[in-house]
Amino acid sequence: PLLSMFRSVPRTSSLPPLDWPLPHLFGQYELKVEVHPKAHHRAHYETEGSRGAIKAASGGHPVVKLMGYNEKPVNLQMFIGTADDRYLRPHAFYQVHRITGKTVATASQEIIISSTKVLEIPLLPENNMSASSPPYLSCSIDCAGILKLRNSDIELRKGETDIGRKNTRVRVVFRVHIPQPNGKVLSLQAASIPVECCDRQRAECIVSRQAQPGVGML
DNA sequence: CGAGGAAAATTG
DNA sequence: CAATTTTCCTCG
Repeated sequence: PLLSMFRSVPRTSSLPPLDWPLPHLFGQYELKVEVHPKAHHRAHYETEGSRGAIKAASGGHPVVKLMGYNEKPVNLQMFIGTADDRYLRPHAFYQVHRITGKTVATASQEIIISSTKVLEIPLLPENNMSASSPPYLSCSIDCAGILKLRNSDIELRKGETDIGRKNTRVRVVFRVHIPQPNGKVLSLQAASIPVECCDRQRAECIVSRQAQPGVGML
């Protein structure tokens, strides 16, 4: 019954735009974020080096899971999206950044889709070959960092309506494109919990701050 | 190398 | 002038 909610997605050649609202569940397939990233992740600036991969609250790395599928390899896409009100779109102020090769157990490649950096990670069945009854593929995302772009830089861009100020929340968005036997491609999308990238430290921690000592000194 | 904290600069 | 952002420096 619920399946018919979504019309058939995709064509074979072109994938849906990044700002398309896609279902996370379609028929037997379900894409879900098994382990969510930390609610706070400090992004690094271009002027800084890499600050490392996104981590999960548990100390490990975020994990995505594709349920109901165990057939051929599929590409998992990942990008940084907005966390605010409206529906998901690529974030103008944050981009994914591939982490310097270290203990990255995940093969990945960066691609650019309409000025948004997207990480493509192959999901191989062999990776988690649990040929058991419940078929699924899961992948630990240990190769993705977040790059913060200067607000001023982005706001200079024409056509960009969003302002960077006070807009520091992002979501990690995952997509899979499952090739169907009928020649169609099924696209699923799942987003993580919102991640605060800026230090609200000053604002949130000083809630208990007392009244101002005095005004007008200086 | 990566993370955290803090200082300095900029913008509203 | 204060709020935020961005850069730097220090520490693990």
